[in-house]
Amino acid sequence: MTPERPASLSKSGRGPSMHDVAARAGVSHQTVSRVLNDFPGIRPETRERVLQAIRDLGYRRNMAARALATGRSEVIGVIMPEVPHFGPTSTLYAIEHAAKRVGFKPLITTASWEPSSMGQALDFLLARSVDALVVMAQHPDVLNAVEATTDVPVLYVLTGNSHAERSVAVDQVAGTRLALEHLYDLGHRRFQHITGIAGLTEAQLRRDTFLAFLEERGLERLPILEGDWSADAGYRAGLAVEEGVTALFCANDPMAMGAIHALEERGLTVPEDVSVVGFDDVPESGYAHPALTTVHQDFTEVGLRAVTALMEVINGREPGELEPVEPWLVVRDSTGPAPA
Amino acid sequence: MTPERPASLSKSGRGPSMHDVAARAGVSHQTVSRVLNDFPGIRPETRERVLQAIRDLGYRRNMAARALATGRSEVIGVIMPEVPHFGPTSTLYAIEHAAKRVGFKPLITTASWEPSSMGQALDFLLARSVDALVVMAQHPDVLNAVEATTDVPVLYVLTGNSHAERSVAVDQVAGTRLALEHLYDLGHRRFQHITGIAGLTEAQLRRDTFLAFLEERGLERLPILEGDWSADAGYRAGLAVEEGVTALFCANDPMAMGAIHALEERGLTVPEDVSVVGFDDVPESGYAHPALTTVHQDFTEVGLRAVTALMEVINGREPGELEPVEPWLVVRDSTGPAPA
DNA sequence: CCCCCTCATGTTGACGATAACATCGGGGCG
DNA sequence: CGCCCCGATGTTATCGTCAACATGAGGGGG
Repeated sequence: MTPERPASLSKSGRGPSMHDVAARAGVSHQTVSRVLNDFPGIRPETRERVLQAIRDLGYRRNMAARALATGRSEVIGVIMPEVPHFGPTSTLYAIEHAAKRVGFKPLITTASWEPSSMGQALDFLLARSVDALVVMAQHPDVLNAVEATTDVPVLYVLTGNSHAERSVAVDQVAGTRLALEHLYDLGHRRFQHITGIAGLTEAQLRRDTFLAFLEERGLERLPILEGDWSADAGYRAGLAVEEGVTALFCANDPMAMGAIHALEERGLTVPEDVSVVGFDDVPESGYAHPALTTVHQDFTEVGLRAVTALMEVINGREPGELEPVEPWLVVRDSTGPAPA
Repeated sequence: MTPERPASLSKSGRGPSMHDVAARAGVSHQTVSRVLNDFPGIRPETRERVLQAIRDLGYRRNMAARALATGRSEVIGVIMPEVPHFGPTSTLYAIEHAAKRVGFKPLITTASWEPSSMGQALDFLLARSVDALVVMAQHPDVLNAVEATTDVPVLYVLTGNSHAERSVAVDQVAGTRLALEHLYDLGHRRFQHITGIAGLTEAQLRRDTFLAFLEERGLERLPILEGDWSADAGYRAGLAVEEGVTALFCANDPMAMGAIHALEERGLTVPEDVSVVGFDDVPESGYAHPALTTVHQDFTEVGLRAVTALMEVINGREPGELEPVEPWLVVRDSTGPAPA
């Protein structure tokens, strides 16, 4: 029952091959291949003999050889940003889980959005004959860097919607509006915004939407506070929030936490003096002090849709329309009515 | 200069091969191989001609073929827990960065510690002929599941030290003692502990060390509060902290944040009434309320040592002694002198 | 009763690279 | 002047699998 350590193999070192299995089962290697690939028309008895030989020998398929013969590898290449932020990381896990269910695994590589870095990452993954590519396109330039290099199906993720043809993302505009409308409805009229890393698509979309919202409602446009996603930056920005501001929209939760820390150091209370909204709904945000009102992004859904769409393309079908994933607002204690 | 779309290749679909390059450069495919692999004794002029042909054709090596011929893939298999906690995730990024510098990429798969799950993950990775394996061994049973299945070098990570022969980890015992001694030195004598997920090595080590510490100092042993790493669980445990406890040691930062939230709801203040220490030093912990005293774990170093050691083994050298990575204590505002 | 067809299986040739061995001009040396 | 060796390159076999075609034993219909 337990795989015996194969005493002698056809060749040294490399573990048993189909030939070894075939010899042991008294069939041809092609029959072994057919059993392995679930071809119809194998006599049940033969199949059983082959499976037994496989078990006896502890045989494992050599996917390199298979990839060479078929041109497919059952691996999805994933290009990620180099810094472990919440969004990309969550999406990665989601992709892994979704891919696992269809027998694929992600091969990971990180890259900045510079063409040379992206180029290297692409070369590496394509050389491994990945069947598909997920590119976390934090920056619009990425799209140019990838385009037309290959005919492997490519899907962009985290583009914040509407940036590329083939892309899956949480609708950033909708999420930002949820946050801002919530604040507006509470009576707030003086807003400031702490941004994510300048230039990154999602940061840019949240910022643009923020400005558009001010415009639409005829609200005063105070200076934008530049952040970089980190709680540190949020803290520094929090120190720079203007007097009289009652509504602070932060581009992510860690910055919101940093900002709140700074505001309280300045003697302001949240939400009595200033209401703060974050973005992402990280697991801790419900236990921040005060519990954070924030925009929830369903990265699990993003990963799932990405993998589903790629499987469609791999199998030659046209993927359905790629809808943006809808975010929702989680109202907690960091927002309240505007002070009188 | 720019790679032209190859108009006609030797065969359809698959992109140019060494033969195509060789033909274009007017040499044999073996010479191309030698150029690609930096063999000595190629006339500079020939080398240049080959490189030019490669550029012209946009040639990319087929690693599947190379893996088949050489038995090596330049891929490291990584088995991770299924849930995206801070430690494993940080380590993954660290591994990716370290691996990239030596030309390797991680192939990721998640698994629980059940033998069947681990077995599947192993089969998958080994079938891809990974050159080495990093196993995040959150649970002691993992070690049995992996052992002796293969002769691929295996390194265990996050074992909390001393659990396996080949393992890299942050010294959990030392970290726990740093936290507890800090509290003790502040005058605290009534301790409670919120654990991580029961059974996981790191949670177990922190818990065991906590109990050992109480014993050594002759302190009263109050009930252990069972957690699961989540802020939620920390909150629930925080509600259950006994009256009169002044020192709360939490097995990670999110639980510490949850617990503080609960304590404050109960009208207790941190650190005046209760001092709280976390574990991990997640980037937000400096901006929690109050800023969290916590044990810093250097996962970057863990990843680096893991990859370095694996490269040694892959290249046939014996890796040096694997020292545990030393954690350090970051003292912030959530701890203070014991109340009188 | 023979032919043809089908099911179950075997045989041969890619796939794209590396490795081991073969070749082919020179140049140094006896 | 011929031999040997070496540096530069070409030729052939091999890795483990899949795909396409070949084979061969039965079974049904004319």
